[in-house]
Amino acid sequence: MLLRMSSLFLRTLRDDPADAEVPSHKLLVRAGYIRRVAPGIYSWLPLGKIVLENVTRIVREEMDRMGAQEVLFPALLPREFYEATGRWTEYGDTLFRLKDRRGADYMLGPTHEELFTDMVKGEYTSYKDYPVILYQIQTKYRDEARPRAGILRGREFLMKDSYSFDLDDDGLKRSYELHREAYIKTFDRLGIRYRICFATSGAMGGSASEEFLAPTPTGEDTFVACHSCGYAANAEAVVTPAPPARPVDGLPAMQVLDTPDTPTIETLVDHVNRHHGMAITAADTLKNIVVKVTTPGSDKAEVLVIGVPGDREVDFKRLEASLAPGEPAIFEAEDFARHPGLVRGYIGPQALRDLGVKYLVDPRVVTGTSWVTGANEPGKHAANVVAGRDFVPDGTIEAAEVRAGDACPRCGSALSIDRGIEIGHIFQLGRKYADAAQLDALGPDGKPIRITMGSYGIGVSRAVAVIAEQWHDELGLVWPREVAPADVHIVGTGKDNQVDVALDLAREMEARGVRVLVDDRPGVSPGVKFKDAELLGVPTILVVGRGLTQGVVELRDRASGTKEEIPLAEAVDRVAALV
RNA sequence: CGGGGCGUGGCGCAGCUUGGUAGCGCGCUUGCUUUGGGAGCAAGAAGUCGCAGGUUCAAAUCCUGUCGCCCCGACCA
Repeated sequence: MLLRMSSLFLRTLRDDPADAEVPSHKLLVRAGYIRRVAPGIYSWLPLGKIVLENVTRIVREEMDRMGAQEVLFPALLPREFYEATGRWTEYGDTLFRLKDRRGADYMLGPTHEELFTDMVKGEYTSYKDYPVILYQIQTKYRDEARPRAGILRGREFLMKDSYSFDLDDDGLKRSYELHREAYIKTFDRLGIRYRICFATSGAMGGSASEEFLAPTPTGEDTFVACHSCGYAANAEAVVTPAPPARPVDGLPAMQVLDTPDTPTIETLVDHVNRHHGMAITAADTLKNIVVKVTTPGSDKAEVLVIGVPGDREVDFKRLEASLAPGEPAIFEAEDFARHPGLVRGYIGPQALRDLGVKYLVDPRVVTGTSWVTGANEPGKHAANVVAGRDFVPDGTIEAAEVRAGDACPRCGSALSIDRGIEIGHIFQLGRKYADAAQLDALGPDGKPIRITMGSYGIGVSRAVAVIAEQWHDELGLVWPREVAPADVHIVGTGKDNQVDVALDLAREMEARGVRVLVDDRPGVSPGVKFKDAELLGVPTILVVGRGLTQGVVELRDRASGTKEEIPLAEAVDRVAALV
């Protein structure tokens, strides 16, 4: 491959685009890799297209190596497929919907479970056919409420999705492990730094689930990691270790305190310490928040009270993940008006059982723990309220916020907390879609076997942005070699025969299988060419300039910035040895 | 959907308060000079000032409406 900048369709920008916030977005636009055409929708220019193809190729190679087989479904899909699984309505506004000339409903596929399932059902009928893994690399469409960060979160994006079809749970586990290994190889080759995190399966249903999160300051996901045992989990999936239960015998009796004007934890702690001779902190109080939970397909809302230690906020994302598919909503003033037993700001669990309200607590609230909490009367709180004696929760729930320093559920060490971008997700889907499609294989005994599925995704276009996000410096992009648009960027600085020599070198290297980008633009000053080379981010830069009169050229490493003068005659060998 | 900001040549921005000739930088074209860190000089091309309506002798500027975009929070590769 030989690209000449004198004719390459490329214009670099000196200024950051006004609509870009994150480094990958700014740099990919400035370096002329992508251009915006609509919110969350981007075009790929020649260099960007090459990088995207490189990423695609690596993903494809690792999928093929694993034994998966590539197919391709249409992006334009009729409504029927998504009717059967209920997702035509469930997907809501995120689905791009359209009608054909006859008024029939169509959609742009946000994901393709139904199509894969249907295809397998149409072709395979015997247990001898299984297992099978199919994948595609397809443009997906989601009408995101808020696309952002350029290509990191678009409404149109390229995704690899694969599905495994197995006869039993052991087979599913094997297919899952195959994907896990393939993903590790893929992301390693892409040069992406990542953590494999336990995840919730979310709206898709299913059980075991892990996310590949690439740590970046601009990430949208929060995850915890334990540096002593290696545990890592999406914040939504973090399990809170429960302390051992304690005996309730001998604990002081519950005591109701007058606590006027103490609707918040802060005012409460201050008041009881000042007026009741206590020495408590927010962590000694039990905060009870009320939510109403609706289940999709039902219009009735269940009232639910959640108890968390008073020094912690409720993390709504974690709460939602815990209640899925139920959807929690804030309990508003008018809701309180309808439930006079629930006294806003002074709710205590002691009364909930009589009110018939379900009560779930943070796992830290175990039998024998003693709390200061509401007394279900305005201006009154109760102290020495003991779990297992004065109230008995209906269960536990992961809803409290996670903090750096919290105990690792596996080994007890302190957890760290970071942000990351989801670049891959693997999970054991189970039989949800197979049930919907009645996907069975005929077993050896002549009886049908319900197929169990796994679902696995990689954000291909997102991966390009993530690499840019992780591999750049103040000068520009710094591509890992395998995804870079070229192996070497030869700069002919422009005087005398320098450009001619640069072109000769370029042709020789091309003949040796090196992918070459050569700056042969006439009349462009050396400064401009150097800046562009640094912005574009090709891993190796070869400068053919003033040293030529002494028979030397300069070999630069973009990532480290190191420079070395080498004899012109050795240049081709040296560069060829790098690739 | 809630909150904040912005719409002016290809890109980044000023002008608006106090109505009157549409301006700056980058980029682009031509010529000369320059050639190891986003060159200099000179001459050019290029803008329905988001859209619609209103006020006015006169609107980028004031008023009303409307559309769009970006950023921060609830969804996901």
